[in-house]
Order: sequence, then structure tokens, then C-alpha cells
Amino acid sequence: MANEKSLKVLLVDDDKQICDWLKMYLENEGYSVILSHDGEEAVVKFNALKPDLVLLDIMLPGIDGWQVCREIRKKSKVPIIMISAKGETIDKVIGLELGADNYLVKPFEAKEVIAHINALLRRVGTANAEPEAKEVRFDKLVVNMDSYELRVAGKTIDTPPKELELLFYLASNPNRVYTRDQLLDEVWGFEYYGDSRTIDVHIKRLREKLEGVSDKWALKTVWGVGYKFETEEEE
Amino acid sequence: MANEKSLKVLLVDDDKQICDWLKMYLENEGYSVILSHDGEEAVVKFNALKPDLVLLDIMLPGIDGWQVCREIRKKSKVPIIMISAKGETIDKVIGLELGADNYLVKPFEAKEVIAHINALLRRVGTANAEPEAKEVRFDKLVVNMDSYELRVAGKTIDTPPKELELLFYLASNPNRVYTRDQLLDEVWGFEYYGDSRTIDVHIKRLREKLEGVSDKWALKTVWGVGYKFETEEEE
DNA sequence: TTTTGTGTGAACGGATAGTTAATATTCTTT
DNA sequence: AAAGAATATTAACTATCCGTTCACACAAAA
Repeated sequence: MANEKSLKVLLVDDDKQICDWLKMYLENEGYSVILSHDGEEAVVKFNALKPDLVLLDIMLPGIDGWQVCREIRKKSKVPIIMISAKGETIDKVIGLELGADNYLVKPFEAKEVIAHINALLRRVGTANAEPEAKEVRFDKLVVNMDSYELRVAGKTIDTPPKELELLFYLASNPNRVYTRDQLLDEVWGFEYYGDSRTIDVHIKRLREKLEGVSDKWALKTVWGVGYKFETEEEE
Repeated sequence: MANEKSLKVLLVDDDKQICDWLKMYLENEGYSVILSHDGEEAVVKFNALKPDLVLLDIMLPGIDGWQVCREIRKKSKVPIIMISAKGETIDKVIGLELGADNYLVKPFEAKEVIAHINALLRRVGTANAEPEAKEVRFDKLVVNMDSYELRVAGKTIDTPPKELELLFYLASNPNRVYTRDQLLDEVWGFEYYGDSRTIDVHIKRLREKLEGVSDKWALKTVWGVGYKFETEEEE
């Protein structure tokens, strides 16, 4: 059950009371919630924050929910659930034809909304199962996290998971220094508590594997700070 | 945008009047409709006819809609919309948690149902875009899921279904690692709860059957992660 | 030099996978 | 419907891997 969801939900409704109420329930379910009380702002926040799902009221000051839905659909297939006090069939049909995935009529219980969100994300999750290959490439180096493979000069090198994850993380953000604690948080996981010298050992083993392969990049120590994947390449 | 691809909808409801009424509207929209008035029959028809979407009433003679939903979800991710006169939140939540994609409360207008069907199929459509290949081939290996046959170097090898399904799934996405949980979700069905060690045993038996056949591919263990079908072929 | 931080090798121990066999379940056959 | 066969799952045990820690050597700053 790998359902660690810190998924972002954009909640758009001019009724601030409902917003706060729903926000509480959603956060309680493990979602992080972005609030917006008008259409303009909703579109801006959507573009900026790339939420994983949108809860969209129709009645909004300024541009209405229909319009927001249209705007979002121009660029994105993000799951959209419309929520509205208007329960007429024609409204539902319009909403769904505009590209919404569902239409819930107020008033509703929080449980219901959450169940719908979960169901929709479950459906989408399977659909978008494999977006882009998680892979970084530099001169003679390929780290692929789909196949958990490290290839150096075309040759596959057997590498334990933690080493690979560490290398992938560093190489994903080249030239940026990370402290040992940051690496433990990011690669090992937030709740992990252990000796930060573990990092050193993994770095050492990676260096052995990558020794003398290329002069275009390297795992560098930043004394007193941490480690970085250094490169001059543009990739 | 009436997509004229004659998608099959399985409509399960014991109320024959509603069935006929909905059937008419659906066919008018270009869907072909399979009717079923009880749970047993629904499951049988589902397995036999592989509909593209299921409309499922809860109140049924014999096994009820919940049970039918569970049965279907054991094997398939087909879109399911529950339709019921019961409008309680708890019913909706249960339905959605059982794996349904949506829940509509009777009475409703046909337009609404159709809009929901279209919306859901639109959402799923992106996923099923690729016509599912029922056969994968690699050097000396053929896995055919129509005939449920495994052929190795031209020779048919008797293989139990689960083993074959597992191999097929892995080989369909070569070089990609799947955790045991993912495999249980994808091959066994997402509502399945079981010991992930089961996977190991199936892998072992597959390896016995495939041992030494080709050096162009292999079932590989990725330690601490899961399994993958590894190959360098372009297929 | 002192102090603090890093490199390195070895070793321990827990987590993970392999394997076999027993049990449960499903499917066939009568 | 019951018995039997085939398959799937679980359980128990073993083998192995690799993540972690420790100790000490070494390097950099002050």
C-alpha cells in the first residue's frame, strides 16, 4: 500500500466558510490544500502550483467556474470535480461536457467529497502510471530509476538501491550542494534517524564505481558542507 | 462529439423498465448495451463480453451490486458507475471505496447519465489509447494471452494462468521494475490483500520454465525493490 | 599544532530474497 | 454433488545482500 499522498488539491469556492471546512477535512486525509476564492486567482494559482486535482465551484466573482474549467482544460488534463449548489441536469451536463470529471451538488458531507476525490485519483493514477522515464544522463553516465539501472559507458553496473537513489538525487540537481542531513531527508526519508556518516560510505562506493569514467562530471565534496554532483554540461 | 466506436455498456438493474428506457437513450448515443437483471448473470456476462463500462444498480436479486463490483474489480479496471435509489452518503462512500468510479442517485435524467459516461470514458480513453497487445515476443519467447499459451523456442509449455499473467505483465513493460505490491495490484487486482511472498514463488516457477532459454532477456530481481523483465532487445 | 571534518576498510546484523513443502483454494471430472 | 487434480497461497527455513556503524587514517582549516 504505497499511498503516501501529499497530493495538492486546488479548492476554488467563494464561500470561505465552506473552504475552511473542506480544507480541514482534506488535510486530515493527507492532502495539501490550496485555496482560491475567485476565478482569476484560481487560474493563476493553477498555472503556478500545478495541483493534482481541482475542486471547482461554479458561482464565483469575476470569471465563473465554467470559464475556469475551460481555461484549465486548454492546458491540462488534471482531474476536475465541480461542486455547486445548482443541481439542475443541464448544469451537470454542461460541466461534464466542458471537461469536468464529476459534478457534486451542495450540500454534501465531507466524506462523500473525499471518497470521490480518492476514486478519481485512483482512476487517474492508473492512467498516468508511466509519464516520463525517470532518468538522468551525463557524459557516459545513465541513471535510470524505472529499471533501477546504472550504466557507465554503455555498460550496466550492478548497484544497490540506496546508492543508486543517492546518485540519482544528486545528479538530478547538478552543481547543487546538499548537506548530509538534507540527503538523509530526501533520499532516505523524512522520518529517518541515523548517523549521517552513512552518506560518506555510499559516496565512497559510488566513487569507486564511477572512477575515471569522465572528466565532465564528478561527485565532489564541499568541505564542511556536504556533497554535490558537479558538471559543466548543459545536459 | 459522438464517438462512433460502438462501445459496449453493461447495464445491470433489476428494474426492467428503467433498463429499457436507459438502453434506448444509450443506443441513441451510439453505445451498444448489454442488459442484465441480476448479479450472477452480470458477472458472467461481464467476463464473457468484456464491456467498456458498467452501469451497476445496488439492489439486485441474488448477489447485490456491492458484490458484483467486488467481483469485477478482482479482475478488471473497467469504469464502473453505480446507480441507486439509495442516496445516503455512507452508500456512496462504500461504493466508491469498493472501486466504483462514480455514484449516481435515482431518479436521474438520461442526459445526465450519458454525460457522466462520456466524461468517464473520456478520462479512461487516454489510458486505453494503446490497443492492448495480447501477445509479447522476445527471442525464443512468445506469451499469448488469447490462447493463454507460453511458447519457448517453438515449444508450448504448460503454464498456470497466474504465472502466465505475471510474466505477460512484466514482459509487456520490459526493463521496468515493479514492486511486489504493484504486481499484486496490477496482476492480481487492486483489492487483493495477500502475502507479497506469493510473487516470489511464481517468479521462481517461471524461472524454472525459462531457465537457459535465451541470454537476451531474463527475469531479474532488483534487490530491495522488486522484479523486472530485463532485455536489450528492441522487441 | 589543534581541531574539525572526511576517506576508507572491515565487520556486524537486520532486512530481503530464494527455496521447499504444506495447506488452501479453485477447477474438472465423474 | 463429491472426489480428485491442478493451481494458488501461505508458512517456515535458509541463504544472502547491503545498509549501517565503528575505528582509524588522513586532510583541511584556524
